[in-house]
Amino acid sequence: MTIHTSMEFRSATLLGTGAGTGFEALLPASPLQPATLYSSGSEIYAQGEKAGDLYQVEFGAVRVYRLLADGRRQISAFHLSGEVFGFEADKTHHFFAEAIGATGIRVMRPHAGIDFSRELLPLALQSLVRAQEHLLVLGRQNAAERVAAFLLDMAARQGDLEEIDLPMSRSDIGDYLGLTIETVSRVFSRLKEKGIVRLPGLRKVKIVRMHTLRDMSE
Amino acid sequence: MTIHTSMEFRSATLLGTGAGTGFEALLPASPLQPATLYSSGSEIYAQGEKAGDLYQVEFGAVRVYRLLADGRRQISAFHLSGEVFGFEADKTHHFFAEAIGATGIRVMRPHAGIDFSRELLPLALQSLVRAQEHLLVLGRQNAAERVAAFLLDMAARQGDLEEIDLPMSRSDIGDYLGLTIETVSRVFSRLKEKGIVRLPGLRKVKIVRMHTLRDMSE
DNA sequence: CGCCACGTTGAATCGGCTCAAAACCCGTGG
DNA sequence: CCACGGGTTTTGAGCCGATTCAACGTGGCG
Repeated sequence: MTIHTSMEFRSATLLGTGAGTGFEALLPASPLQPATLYSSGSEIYAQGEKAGDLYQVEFGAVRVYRLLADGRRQISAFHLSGEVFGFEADKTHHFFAEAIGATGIRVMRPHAGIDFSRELLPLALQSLVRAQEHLLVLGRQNAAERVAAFLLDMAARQGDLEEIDLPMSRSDIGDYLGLTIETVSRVFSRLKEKGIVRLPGLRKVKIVRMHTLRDMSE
Repeated sequence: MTIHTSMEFRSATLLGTGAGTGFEALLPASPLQPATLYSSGSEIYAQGEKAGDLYQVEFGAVRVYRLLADGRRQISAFHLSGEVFGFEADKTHHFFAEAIGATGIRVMRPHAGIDFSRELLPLALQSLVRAQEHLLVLGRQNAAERVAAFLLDMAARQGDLEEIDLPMSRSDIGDYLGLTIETVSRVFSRLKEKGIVRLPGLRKVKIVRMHTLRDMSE
């Protein structure tokens, strides 16, 4: 279940998108910090495991989720290049984290220095605000509004380019938005029919009428 | 709209439930820190206002929420006695906070000291985990499961007493759980019929079969 | 005592789900 | 180069749970 290949890199080659986030201070002293390659679907950590480390996405994407006893899944967040995840309130993971497609992850083991919390707090707060916005979507928006909000969020996190990559499957999107894959698919089709988006590939979306999407998500 | 009465207290008289949370360090130096009384429904802060201060509930309860353009409301959290709220990622409030019933609030203006982040991070992380658990409820649970999870959460935060107080209205509960008041009411009635809870008052719930509720919320 | 906001209950509607089948994409091998 | 195969996505039909709309009950307070 947890086939995860490990692979060493020279950080200089890989840093790229990860640089400039201002968290280099958290990295261990070595300037050649190795990263790990996770193959598609492999587990980064599991619910119940000991927590403490943080993770930064080098490339690829990650889904963080919980399961109910009967298998229902709620993805609480996706993490893209450069983003840091793995925060927990206590020393145990309450969620699962898996790679979406081949993904490079840098592990950061923060030694509890003085700067530690000062660096982390803004990141934790950003995650908090994201989660709270997501609550509004899940609690009070219909299927079309949810998908619109999702596309706008993904676009914003990819620099507001009109053509965005969706590394995740329809099933992932459904489990993120609290919808079934069929409903997600139907909304995508309707957005295409109405000329609001184009779908040049299964995992590519070109946003044609950004403002219409914004109106939809209110 | 923002009728909010202000009233001075001697902190020694009021601290009570607020003590022992370990955040006295954040309070200004004065040992007689005044608290403020907010009347039922009055606004503590509004979306768009400048943020920065934190707030600790002395007594009463607070709802934190966002609105959609058409008036739909999502309550992202309730805060009870002793709890700290008001975190934001940037220097602007993205949510509204209102008193539920008469509520005493202690304002904490943390001067950006070294300890600041170290004290705040665990609080922020607790809020984050709560929000993420809430996502699972809103995204993947049905009406009965949502109400069960809500009652268990409220019970846990009131020391796992069998008789719990619900300071908030059915409308607040609905807007917290992503349901209508009618659905909330129907679920309460069915829980009562089945002998899982008793409803000795409109805002009191006696949990008779805790384990059944736990099974329901999975 | 009577008012009025809040809460409960009922009937009909509707949005998203379930179940089912067809279409599509893409890697593989002939 | 094309045919094959398996997984993902799309589309369709019918169903069901939560909502909407409406009426009635209730309890808290002046």
